[in-house]
Amino acid sequence: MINTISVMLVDDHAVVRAGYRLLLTQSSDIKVICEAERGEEACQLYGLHRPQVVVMDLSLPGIGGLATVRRLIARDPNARILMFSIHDEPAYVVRALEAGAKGYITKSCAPEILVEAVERIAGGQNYLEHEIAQKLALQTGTTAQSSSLNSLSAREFDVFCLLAKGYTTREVAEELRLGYKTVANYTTLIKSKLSVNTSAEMARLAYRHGLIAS
Amino acid sequence: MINTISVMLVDDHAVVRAGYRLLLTQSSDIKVICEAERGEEACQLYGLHRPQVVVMDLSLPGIGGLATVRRLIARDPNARILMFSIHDEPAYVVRALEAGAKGYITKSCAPEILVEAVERIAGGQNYLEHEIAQKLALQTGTTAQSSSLNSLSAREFDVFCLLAKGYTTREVAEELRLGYKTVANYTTLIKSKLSVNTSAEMARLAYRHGLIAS
DNA sequence: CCACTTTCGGGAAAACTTCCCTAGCGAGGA
DNA sequence: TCCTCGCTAGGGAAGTTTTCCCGAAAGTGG
Repeated sequence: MINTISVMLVDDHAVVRAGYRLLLTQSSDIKVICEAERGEEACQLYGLHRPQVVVMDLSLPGIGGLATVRRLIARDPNARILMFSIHDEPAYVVRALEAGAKGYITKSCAPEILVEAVERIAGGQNYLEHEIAQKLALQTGTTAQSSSLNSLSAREFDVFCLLAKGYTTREVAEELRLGYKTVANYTTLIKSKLSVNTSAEMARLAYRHGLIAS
Repeated sequence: MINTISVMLVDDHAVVRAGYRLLLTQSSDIKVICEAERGEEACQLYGLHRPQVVVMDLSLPGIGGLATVRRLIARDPNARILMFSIHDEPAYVVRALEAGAKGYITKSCAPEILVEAVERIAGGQNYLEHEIAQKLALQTGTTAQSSSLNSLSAREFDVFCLLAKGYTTREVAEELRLGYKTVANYTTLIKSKLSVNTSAEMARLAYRHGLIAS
């Protein structure tokens, strides 16, 4: 056993975090040094504690997981982030990796996988859960782009997700710390790219692509 | 065998209608005398042919099944309408019956059920598929109102469904032949009744209640 | 008959969207 | 290196929509 791996957990449910902590500390070389509930908090704590690995839920309240990854990477391009999500849809995986995450596993994976993923990522490698890697490979292998969602830029995608979740333009602007007009402009652009007219249609699209939970 | 029962089929898919027609004509006392794709068309044809029974899909393009039922009943309060839907959610069933439908069966029912339902309804009786009747009974038996959707009036519900489907205010107004301002006002009212802020949230609600297909 | 609810919409003010334009920044190619 | 292109971010003006408040007709139940 070499050095201890310091980990920050980011998930909005305290109970869930507690569970992860237990799981992770099964391995004596991993230590959870801090926890955050929201993306904003995670960014602050990351600066303070500099954990070697961040284990983060993709579906965070507020700013959301993707934007958080981007913010962390912006602060520290070498940040090692493992996404831990209930979603196994390629759309999300691709976005997360593009945003700078080093790994992606789903919550349905075996407990050992979490530990293994953290260790691999701490070691500077990447980690993709097997099924996900396969899905992704198959998808990109066949048709170039699956959906119209791929025509959205990273930022547009952020805005899209929040709008589809039911955020108002104002709320999106606050969450992403953008100007109100910016979001309004993005919204128009997104609608035209996806050829929809209303945010209800966006929600529908998001559902179809499994980007929204319930 | 007494008189032949004349039937009008209303469904937007030609193939599907063809299938129904075959099914129905298995019974020698049923005759399909006309077919319509949309609610508007159904209303016209009903006036022309006066079928004894209307077999109608709940999810029609445009105006939708519920509004069509209401329009038919407005023209002829004795119209005998059998709803034939993929949905077995109480929310829809209740609305359909309130609107004036005489029966409700789902597309997963056995073929004989369709014939039986038509015959029963032609005979002046009502017909509810067994599972549906049970669900409904259990639901209304336990808690008075299941969801906040029940606080919507019939018209509000129409508007809600179309908005959730992605219609713009303008489009809803056209479909329901209402003034633009009326729909805008309904929209505001609906949002407040359902305590949502955006149409995306409405879509979400509609999904949760199974009011939207895909 | 009265009260209540539902349906329908007008008017004014506030909010939002759309369209067009500018500007910085980073990536990629000639 | 320089140029171009796309992404990100937002301003201004005009147009559209939403909101809030109000009135009125029609139907319903007591």
